[in-house]
Amino acid sequence: MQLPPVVVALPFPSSLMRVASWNVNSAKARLDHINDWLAADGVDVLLLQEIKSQTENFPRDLFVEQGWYVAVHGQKSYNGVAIISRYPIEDVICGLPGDPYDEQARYIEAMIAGTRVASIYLPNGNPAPGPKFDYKLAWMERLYARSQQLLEDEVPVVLGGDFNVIPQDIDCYDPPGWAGDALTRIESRAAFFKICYGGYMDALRALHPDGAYYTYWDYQAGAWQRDNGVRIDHLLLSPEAGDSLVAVGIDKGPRGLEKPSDHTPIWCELLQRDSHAG
DNA sequence: ATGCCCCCGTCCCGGGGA
Repeated sequence: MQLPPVVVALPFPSSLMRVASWNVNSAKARLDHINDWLAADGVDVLLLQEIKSQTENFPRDLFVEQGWYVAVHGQKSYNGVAIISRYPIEDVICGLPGDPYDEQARYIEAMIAGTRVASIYLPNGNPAPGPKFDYKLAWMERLYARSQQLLEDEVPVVLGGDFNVIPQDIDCYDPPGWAGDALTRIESRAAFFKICYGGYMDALRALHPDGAYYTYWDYQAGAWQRDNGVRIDHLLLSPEAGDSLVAVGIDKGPRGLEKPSDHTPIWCELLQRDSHAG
Protein backbone atom coordinates (compact mmCIF):
# COMPACT_ATOMS: atom_id res chain seq x y z
CA MET A 1 0.00 0.00 0.00
CA GLN A 2 1.26 3.39 -0.99
CA LEU A 3 1.59 5.90 1.81
CA PRO A 4 0.49 9.44 1.12
CA PRO A 5 3.25 12.02 0.79
CA VAL A 6 4.26 13.85 3.92
CA VAL A 7 3.62 17.55 3.77
CA VAL A 8 5.53 19.71 6.23
CA ALA A 9 3.93 23.06 6.86
CA LEU A 10 6.39 25.71 7.96
CA PRO A 11 5.04 27.94 10.72
CA PHE A 12 5.97 31.13 8.87
CA PRO A 13 6.39 32.21 5.27
CA SER A 14 9.86 31.16 4.21
CA SER A 15 12.41 32.07 1.61
CA LEU A 16 16.06 31.51 0.93
CA MET A 17 18.76 34.05 1.54
CA ARG A 18 21.86 33.48 -0.55
CA VAL A 19 25.06 34.90 0.97
CA ALA A 20 28.43 34.81 -0.80
CA SER A 21 31.98 35.93 -0.11
CA TRP A 22 34.58 36.88 -2.72
CA ASN A 23 38.08 38.28 -2.47
CA VAL A 24 38.16 40.18 -5.76
CA ASN A 25 41.76 41.49 -5.63
CA SER A 26 40.79 45.06 -6.63
CA ALA A 27 37.19 46.15 -7.18
CA LYS A 28 38.22 48.41 -10.05
CA ALA A 29 40.11 45.70 -11.93
CA ARG A 30 37.28 43.22 -11.34
CA LEU A 31 34.29 45.49 -11.91
CA ASP A 32 32.94 43.59 -14.91
CA HIS A 33 33.38 40.23 -13.20
CA ILE A 34 31.53 41.46 -10.12
CA ASN A 35 28.69 42.93 -12.18
CA ASP A 36 28.31 39.79 -14.27
CA TRP A 37 28.37 37.55 -11.23
CA LEU A 38 25.76 39.61 -9.38
CA ALA A 39 23.47 39.39 -12.39
CA ALA A 40 23.98 35.68 -13.03
CA ASP A 41 24.18 34.14 -9.58
CA GLY A 42 21.03 35.32 -7.87
CA VAL A 43 23.00 36.24 -4.77
CA ASP A 44 21.26 38.36 -2.13
CA VAL A 45 24.28 39.46 -0.10
CA LEU A 46 27.82 39.59 -1.50
CA LEU A 47 30.72 40.12 0.90
CA LEU A 48 33.77 41.56 -0.87
CA GLN A 49 37.39 41.67 0.25
CA GLU A 50 40.52 43.33 -1.11
CA ILE A 51 38.64 46.05 -2.94
CA LYS A 52 41.94 48.01 -2.89
CA SER A 53 40.18 51.33 -3.09
CA GLN A 54 39.33 54.17 -0.81
CA THR A 55 35.73 54.27 0.41
CA GLU A 56 34.92 57.32 -1.74
CA ASN A 57 36.45 55.74 -4.85
CA PHE A 58 34.50 52.49 -4.70
CA PRO A 59 32.13 52.33 -7.71
CA ARG A 60 29.12 52.45 -5.41
CA ASP A 61 26.83 54.25 -7.86
CA LEU A 62 27.20 51.55 -10.50
CA PHE A 63 25.63 49.07 -8.11
CA VAL A 64 23.11 51.47 -6.57
CA GLU A 65 21.78 52.31 -10.03
CA GLN A 66 20.94 48.63 -10.47
CA GLY A 67 19.02 48.52 -7.21
CA TRP A 68 21.71 47.22 -4.86
CA TYR A 69 22.48 48.54 -1.42
CA VAL A 70 26.17 49.11 -0.72
CA ALA A 71 28.34 49.53 2.37
CA VAL A 72 32.09 50.14 2.05
CA HIS A 73 35.08 50.30 4.36
CA GLY A 74 38.09 51.08 2.21
CA GLN A 75 41.58 52.54 2.28
CA LYS A 76 44.20 53.51 -0.29
CA SER A 77 45.97 50.75 -2.24
CA TYR A 78 45.50 47.82 0.06
CA ASN A 79 42.86 45.80 1.87
CA GLY A 80 39.33 47.18 1.90
CA VAL A 81 36.00 45.38 2.38
CA ALA A 82 32.45 45.96 1.21
CA ILE A 83 28.93 44.55 1.25
CA ILE A 84 26.55 44.55 -1.71
CA SER A 85 22.98 43.59 -0.81
CA ARG A 86 19.58 43.16 -2.40
CA TYR A 87 18.04 44.25 0.91
CA PRO A 88 18.65 47.42 2.92
CA ILE A 89 21.84 47.51 4.99
CA GLU A 90 21.46 48.73 8.56
CA ASP A 91 23.57 49.29 11.65
CA VAL A 92 26.96 49.25 9.91
CA ILE A 93 30.20 48.84 11.86
CA CYS A 94 33.46 49.66 10.06
CA GLY A 95 36.59 48.12 11.55
CA LEU A 96 36.97 45.15 13.87
CA PRO A 97 36.32 46.28 17.45
CA GLY A 98 39.05 45.91 20.03
CA ASP A 99 41.94 48.06 18.81
CA PRO A 100 41.33 51.75 18.04
CA TYR A 101 44.89 52.04 16.66
CA ASP A 102 44.34 49.41 13.96
CA GLU A 103 43.95 51.42 10.74
CA GLN A 104 43.79 48.57 8.25
CA ALA A 105 40.39 48.28 6.53
CA ARG A 106 39.72 44.58 7.01
CA TYR A 107 36.27 44.32 8.59
CA ILE A 108 32.75 45.58 7.97
CA GLU A 109 29.63 44.32 9.70
CA ALA A 110 25.95 45.08 9.20
CA MET A 111 22.39 43.88 9.73
CA ILE A 112 20.60 42.71 6.60
CA ALA A 113 17.07 41.29 6.60
CA GLY A 114 17.39 40.07 10.15
CA THR A 115 20.79 38.45 9.63
CA ARG A 116 24.05 39.93 10.96
CA VAL A 117 26.78 39.63 8.36
CA ALA A 118 30.48 40.51 8.40
CA SER A 119 32.92 40.80 5.51
CA ILE A 120 36.34 39.79 6.78
CA TYR A 121 39.81 40.17 5.29
CA LEU A 122 42.01 38.52 7.86
CA PRO A 123 45.72 39.40 7.80
CA ASN A 124 47.99 37.05 5.86
CA GLY A 125 50.62 36.89 8.58
CA ASN A 126 53.68 36.00 6.53
CA PRO A 127 56.54 35.86 7.16
CA ALA A 128 56.03 33.76 10.27
CA PRO A 129 57.20 34.10 12.90
CA GLY A 130 57.46 37.86 13.00
CA PRO A 131 55.49 41.07 13.64
CA LYS A 132 53.05 40.40 10.80
CA PHE A 133 52.26 36.99 12.25
CA ASP A 134 51.80 38.55 15.69
CA TYR A 135 49.37 41.03 14.13
CA LYS A 136 47.44 38.18 12.52
CA LEU A 137 47.07 36.27 15.79
CA ALA A 138 46.08 39.41 17.71
CA TRP A 139 43.51 40.17 15.01
CA MET A 140 42.10 36.65 15.29
CA GLU A 141 41.78 37.00 19.05
CA ARG A 142 39.80 40.20 18.50
CA LEU A 143 37.64 38.39 15.94
CA TYR A 144 36.97 35.64 18.46
CA ALA A 145 35.90 38.23 21.03
CA ARG A 146 33.60 39.90 18.51
CA SER A 147 32.16 36.55 17.44
CA GLN A 148 31.28 35.80 21.06
CA GLN A 149 29.61 39.20 21.48
CA LEU A 150 27.50 38.55 18.40
CA LEU A 151 26.19 35.28 19.83
CA GLU A 152 24.54 37.19 22.66
CA ASP A 153 21.98 38.67 20.27
CA GLU A 154 20.77 35.18 19.27
CA VAL A 155 20.20 36.21 15.68
CA PRO A 156 21.59 34.50 12.58
CA VAL A 157 25.21 35.58 12.04
CA VAL A 158 27.35 34.97 8.95
CA LEU A 159 31.07 35.68 9.31
CA GLY A 160 32.30 35.47 5.74
CA GLY A 161 35.54 36.31 4.06
CA ASP A 162 39.15 35.60 3.30
CA PHE A 163 40.36 34.16 6.60
CA ASN A 164 43.86 33.43 5.31
CA VAL A 165 43.71 30.14 7.23
CA ILE A 166 43.92 26.67 5.71
CA PRO A 167 42.00 24.82 8.43
CA GLN A 168 43.20 21.27 7.73
CA ASP A 169 45.70 19.53 5.47
CA ILE A 170 42.79 18.32 3.32
CA ASP A 171 42.21 21.97 2.42
CA CYS A 172 45.62 22.26 0.74
CA TYR A 173 47.00 20.69 -2.45
CA ASP A 174 50.49 20.35 -0.95
CA PRO A 175 50.56 20.27 2.87
CA PRO A 176 54.32 19.58 3.15
CA GLY A 177 55.05 22.47 0.82
CA TRP A 178 52.98 24.79 3.01
CA ALA A 179 54.39 23.64 6.33
CA GLY A 180 55.46 26.58 8.44
CA ASP A 181 53.45 29.07 6.39
CA ALA A 182 51.29 31.55 8.32
CA LEU A 183 48.17 30.02 6.66
CA THR A 184 48.81 26.52 7.98
CA ARG A 185 50.64 27.10 11.27
CA ILE A 186 49.14 25.50 14.32
CA GLU A 187 48.61 28.90 15.96
CA SER A 188 46.49 30.10 13.01
CA ARG A 189 44.50 26.88 12.92
CA ALA A 190 43.96 26.94 16.67
CA ALA A 191 42.66 30.51 16.48
CA PHE A 192 40.31 29.54 13.64
CA PHE A 193 38.93 26.51 15.48
CA LYS A 194 38.61 28.54 18.67
CA ILE A 195 36.00 30.62 16.84
CA CYS A 196 34.32 27.45 15.57
CA TYR A 197 34.32 25.69 18.93
CA GLY A 198 32.96 28.92 20.40
CA GLY A 199 29.73 28.30 18.51
CA TYR A 200 30.30 28.82 14.78
CA MET A 201 29.91 26.28 12.01
CA ASP A 202 32.25 26.08 9.01
CA ALA A 203 29.42 25.98 6.47
CA LEU A 204 31.32 24.12 3.78
CA ARG A 205 32.54 21.35 6.08
CA ALA A 206 29.11 21.09 7.72
CA LEU A 207 27.60 19.83 4.48
CA HIS A 208 30.75 18.47 2.81
CA PRO A 209 32.88 16.90 5.56
CA ASP A 210 35.16 15.09 3.13
CA GLY A 211 36.97 15.99 -0.04
CA ALA A 212 39.13 18.81 -1.28
CA TYR A 213 37.43 22.15 -1.93
CA TYR A 214 39.54 25.14 -2.89
CA THR A 215 38.75 28.86 -3.10
CA TYR A 216 42.17 30.25 -4.05
CA TRP A 217 44.70 29.37 -6.75
CA ASP A 218 47.92 31.35 -7.12
CA TYR A 219 48.44 33.32 -10.32
CA GLN A 220 51.87 31.76 -10.65
CA ALA A 221 53.22 28.48 -11.93
CA GLY A 222 49.96 27.39 -13.56
CA ALA A 223 48.35 26.78 -10.18
CA TRP A 224 44.81 27.06 -11.58
CA GLN A 225 45.45 24.69 -14.47
CA ARG A 226 47.07 22.17 -12.11
CA ASP A 227 44.34 22.65 -9.48
CA ASN A 228 47.00 23.64 -6.97
CA GLY A 229 44.52 25.36 -4.68
CA VAL A 230 43.84 26.02 -1.04
CA ARG A 231 40.63 26.64 0.94
CA ILE A 232 41.02 29.94 2.77
CA ASP A 233 37.69 31.69 2.13
CA HIS A 234 35.10 30.63 4.67
CA LEU A 235 31.53 31.18 5.81
CA LEU A 236 31.15 30.73 9.57
CA LEU A 237 27.57 30.48 10.84
CA SER A 238 26.16 31.11 14.29
CA PRO A 239 23.74 28.44 15.60
CA GLU A 240 20.73 30.42 14.40
CA ALA A 241 22.22 30.61 10.90
CA GLY A 242 23.61 27.09 10.94
CA ASP A 243 20.20 25.65 11.77
CA SER A 244 18.86 27.17 8.56
CA LEU A 245 21.72 26.15 6.27
CA VAL A 246 20.37 24.31 3.24
CA ALA A 247 23.20 24.50 0.72
CA VAL A 248 26.79 25.65 0.34
CA GLY A 249 29.20 25.65 -2.56
CA ILE A 250 32.15 27.18 -4.34
CA ASP A 251 31.63 28.73 -7.78
CA LYS A 252 34.84 28.09 -9.68
CA GLY A 253 33.52 29.90 -12.75
CA PRO A 254 34.99 33.35 -12.11
CA ARG A 255 38.49 31.92 -11.53
CA GLY A 256 38.53 30.62 -15.09
CA LEU A 257 37.71 33.98 -16.74
CA GLU A 258 40.18 36.34 -18.40
CA LYS A 259 42.00 38.57 -15.90
CA PRO A 260 40.43 36.84 -12.89
CA SER A 261 40.84 37.36 -9.19
CA ASP A 262 43.00 34.66 -7.66
CA HIS A 263 40.03 33.82 -5.38
CA THR A 264 36.59 32.56 -6.41
CA PRO A 265 33.23 33.02 -4.62
CA ILE A 266 31.95 30.75 -1.86
CA TRP A 267 28.21 30.87 -1.20
CA CYS A 268 25.58 29.46 1.13
CA GLU A 269 21.79 29.46 1.29
CA LEU A 270 19.92 30.06 4.52
CA LEU A 271 16.23 29.36 5.04
CA GLN A 272 14.55 32.52 6.24
CA ARG A 273 11.67 31.78 8.59
CA ASP A 274 10.42 35.32 8.76
CA SER A 275 9.13 37.96 6.41
CA HIS A 276 12.35 39.95 6.10
CA ALA A 277 13.68 38.46 2.90
CA GLY A 278 12.23 37.52 -0.42
C1' DA B 1 66.31 28.37 -2.49
C1' DT B 2 64.00 31.67 -5.45
C1' DG B 3 60.76 33.25 -8.68
C1' DC B 4 56.88 32.58 -11.53
C1' DC B 5 51.90 36.59 -11.57
C1' DC B 6 49.04 40.49 -10.50
C1' DC B 7 47.51 45.06 -8.45
C1' DC B 8 48.47 49.69 -6.67
C1' DG B 9 50.64 54.19 -6.77
C1' DT B 10 51.45 59.42 -9.41
C1' DC B 11 54.56 55.09 -11.61
C1' DC B 12 58.66 52.03 -15.50
C1' DC B 13 60.05 50.08 -9.68
C1' DG B 14 58.90 48.48 -5.04
C1' DG B 15 55.55 46.80 -1.63
C1' DG B 16 52.13 43.40 -0.79
C1' DG B 17 49.79 39.42 -1.67
C1' DA B 18 49.44 33.79 -0.19
